[in-house]
Amino acid sequence: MKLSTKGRYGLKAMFELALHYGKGPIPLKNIADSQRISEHYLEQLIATLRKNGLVNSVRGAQGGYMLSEKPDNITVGQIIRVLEGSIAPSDCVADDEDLTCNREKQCVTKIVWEKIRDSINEVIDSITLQDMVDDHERLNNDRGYMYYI
Amino acid sequence: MKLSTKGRYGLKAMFELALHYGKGPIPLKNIADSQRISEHYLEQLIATLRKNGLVNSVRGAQGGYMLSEKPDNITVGQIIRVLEGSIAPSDCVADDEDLTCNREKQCVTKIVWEKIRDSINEVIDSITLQDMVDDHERLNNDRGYMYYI
DNA sequence: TGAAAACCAACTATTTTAGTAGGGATTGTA
DNA sequence: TACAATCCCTACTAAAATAGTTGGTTTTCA
Repeated sequence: MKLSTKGRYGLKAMFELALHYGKGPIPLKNIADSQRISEHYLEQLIATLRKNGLVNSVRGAQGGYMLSEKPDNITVGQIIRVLEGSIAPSDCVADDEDLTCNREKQCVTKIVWEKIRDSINEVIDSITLQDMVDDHERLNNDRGYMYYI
Repeated sequence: MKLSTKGRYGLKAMFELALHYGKGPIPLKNIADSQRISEHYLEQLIATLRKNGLVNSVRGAQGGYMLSEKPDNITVGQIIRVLEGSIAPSDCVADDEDLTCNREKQCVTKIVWEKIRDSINEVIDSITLQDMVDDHERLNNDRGYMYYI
C-alpha cells in the first residue's frame, strides 16, 4: 500500500511550486535541488502533470514551471491520481477502469476495498496545496523563524 | 497504492475460514478452490497468518486450518498488517519501523501521508471478519437464496 | 550567439511480485 | 500397519514494476 516515488516526488514538486506561486516560472533544477530529487526523473513526472493541465511551462532561458491554478484550487487527490492512476487497493474497485471481476455480486472483500478507496479519496481530495503551504508556515513559525525573508 | 495479492488473497482466505468457523479444520485445498487461488501460494500466506497467531492448524489427514479466535474478534486490519506490513503510503510514516527522514521537522508532505495512513487504519481496524460474514449473508439473501443449505 | 531551460524517447539496473518446484513430517482411517 | 490426506519448509524463478539514466532536440532570453 505504498505510493511510488511518482506520487511522492510529484506532490513535493507541486508543493514547491505552490510555495513560489505568483513569482513567475521556477526552473526544474531548483525544485529538484530543494526537494533532493533527480532532475531528469522529475522531468518525467512534471511532464505528466503538465499534460494533465496541473502545471504550465515556459520554455527557454529564464523559463520553468508554475501551477496552472491557485494553490487552493489544486488538491492532493488531483496530483496523486494523475501520477499514480486511480487510487484503489484492488483493481476491481478502480473507478477509471472496467476491471470488474465476474464474482463481484457475491464478493464481500470488494466491499472492504471500496471502503478503503473511499476513505483515501476523502482525505486526499480535501487537502489543497494551499493547506500544505499553510502547514509549512505554521511549522516554521513554531521553530522561531519565517520561511520568507 | 494497490494491495498485493498477499493481502487480497489472505483476506479472502480468512473470510472463507470465518464462513466455516466452528466446523473444525478446513483444508487449504478447499479454501484455494472456492477462492480460486493457487494452493501452494496460499500456503505461504497462511503460514504467515499462523505464525502471527491469527489461524490455528491441524496436521495430518482430516486436518486443516481454522481461525484462532471468533470472527468478531479478528479485524481486517490485523490480517492486512500481518501480510503486507505496516500500512503507510510512505516509509517515513510506517509506525513499525524507524525510517524517519532527516527533514521530517520541515516536511509537510509527511502530514499528508499521516492523514492517509490514519484514515486507512481507521477503516480496516473497524471491520471484523464477522462484519464480512454478515455482509455476505445479506448479499445472498438479496439474491433470493441462502448460502447454508 | 550562447547559455539556460523545457521537451522527448529509449535504455537499464534493481526490486518486488506472484508464483513454482520439490520435497519432508504428521496423523486419521481402512 | 499402510497409505492417503494434509500441513510444513526451503529454495528457486519468470515477469512486471520501479526508479531511475542516457543522450539528445528545441526554444528563448540576455
